[in-house]
Amino acid sequence: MTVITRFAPSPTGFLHIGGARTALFNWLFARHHGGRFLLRIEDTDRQRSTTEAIDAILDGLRWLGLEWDGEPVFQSARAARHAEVAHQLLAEGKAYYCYCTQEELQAMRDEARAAGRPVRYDGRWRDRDPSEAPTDVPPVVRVKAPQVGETVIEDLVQGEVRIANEQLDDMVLLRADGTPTYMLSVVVDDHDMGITHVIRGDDHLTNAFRQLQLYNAMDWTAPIFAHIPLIHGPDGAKLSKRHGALGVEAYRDMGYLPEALRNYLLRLGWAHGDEEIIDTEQAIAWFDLDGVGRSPSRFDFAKLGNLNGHYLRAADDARLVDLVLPRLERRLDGMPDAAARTRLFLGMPGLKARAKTLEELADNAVFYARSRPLPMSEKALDLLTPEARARLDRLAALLAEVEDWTEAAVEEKIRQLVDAEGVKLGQVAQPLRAALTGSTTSPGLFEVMAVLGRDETLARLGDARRVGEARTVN
RNA sequence: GUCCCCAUCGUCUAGCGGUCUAGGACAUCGCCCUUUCACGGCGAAAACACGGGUUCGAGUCCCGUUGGGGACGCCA
Repeated sequence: MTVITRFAPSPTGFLHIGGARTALFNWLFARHHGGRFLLRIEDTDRQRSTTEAIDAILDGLRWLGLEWDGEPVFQSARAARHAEVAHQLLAEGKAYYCYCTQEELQAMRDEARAAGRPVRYDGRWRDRDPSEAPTDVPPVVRVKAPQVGETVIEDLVQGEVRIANEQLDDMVLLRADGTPTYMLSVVVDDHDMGITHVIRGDDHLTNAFRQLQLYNAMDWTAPIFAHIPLIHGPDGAKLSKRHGALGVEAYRDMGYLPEALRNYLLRLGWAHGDEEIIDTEQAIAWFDLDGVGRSPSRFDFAKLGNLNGHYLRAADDARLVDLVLPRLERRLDGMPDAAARTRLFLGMPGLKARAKTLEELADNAVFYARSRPLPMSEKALDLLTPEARARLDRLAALLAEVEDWTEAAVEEKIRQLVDAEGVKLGQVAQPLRAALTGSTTSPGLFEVMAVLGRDETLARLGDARRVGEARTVN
């Protein structure tokens, strides 16, 4: 049997982080078993569904690298088929028309709650004679659900879960306007699409019982269910926009790499022994539902940041230059020129070791892309004392002698100066760093100098002397 | 209110009756490395919610309590 999974978001917003994990698990499960991963847009609530949301979800999945097989299925396009199934059930006496008004239903619920009974539809039209039907109320179609016994689900994550049928009521299949409800649509679509495994959030667990009853009514084989626990916010409450329930594009904008987010999301609720760093290929090889836990987890930016740092360090330098360029453009007047791009590429090894996100990477990289004279931070300015500037002048004279400008060559000159003046390396290095980067922290200086090249290095040293003088005067 | 699910360090988790004086990772705190900041290395502190059972033996099985979460729509 070929495994067929699906991700079925409703396009009422962006692809949030919980949905992204559900998609990831479905994708991994399908890939692991050599099956297919389908996408279905549940847009039957046309008031709330928007094309922007659909695009956001598709873009989010693509960015995360979760490519689906075939064309996405739009649920709204299948309304006729859903209605057809409802009518078949009606014809077979497995469903019936219900003429309750909204007010009547509300009163029913209020009463049940007040009396401490389960809040359910009481089935008052289930066996009523059609001749009693009012003519001024458009009816809905309800399924005749079993009233005694129990419904049991063998869930691949939750295990065996059972519920007494009296807890379930006769759910609506077709609304008064003839459109299908979600419960009907999912079942018909999952069946028609040949879905073998339904992997989704455990907020759907109770829905699964009702859906199973529908499968039974239609005499269809139900898919295997796997309800994965939800992701909570740092405070343990349901994930809200305030703490992490952002769209995946927000994570992209914050500077996280898709492979890092995949790894992080994978480890949220799933484990393979003590493994932490799991690339996608390895994830496909290892992923299965028996590794999924049953308790909800909390979203932790610190751990995501750590993982992102790891993947940043492992990333290709040219790719990182491409990713960081638009972020630099926002920090500068315009797009960095060719010379700056070359520096970024050459300086990337030192840069990427010091960043947890692309945003940080961009912050740390601006000094390579800026045109002279560099703006100086307060702390950097503090380092450019008259004494330090004098020393930088002597250093500049030494450096000017260097013919073959390499890391080793500039290091030799600096050490030579340090020895000659009997100072610590730091006493030269920190003012030098301030002069070359405008900051007090940066990648290793010899590397920075090699990347900047001889002319730029000497020019920046000259700039720093002037800036320092101007400041001393004030 | 009714039903369902969950419960190991602050967080993510390993653990599938004895090898657990409970392991790893992130975060935290020391030390080392060091031209700054990171990275890296070494080390420390930190958990089986509680109460009953079952068993020779329970973090692991059962029941209850407490605490979280979810579902109860002509939303999806």
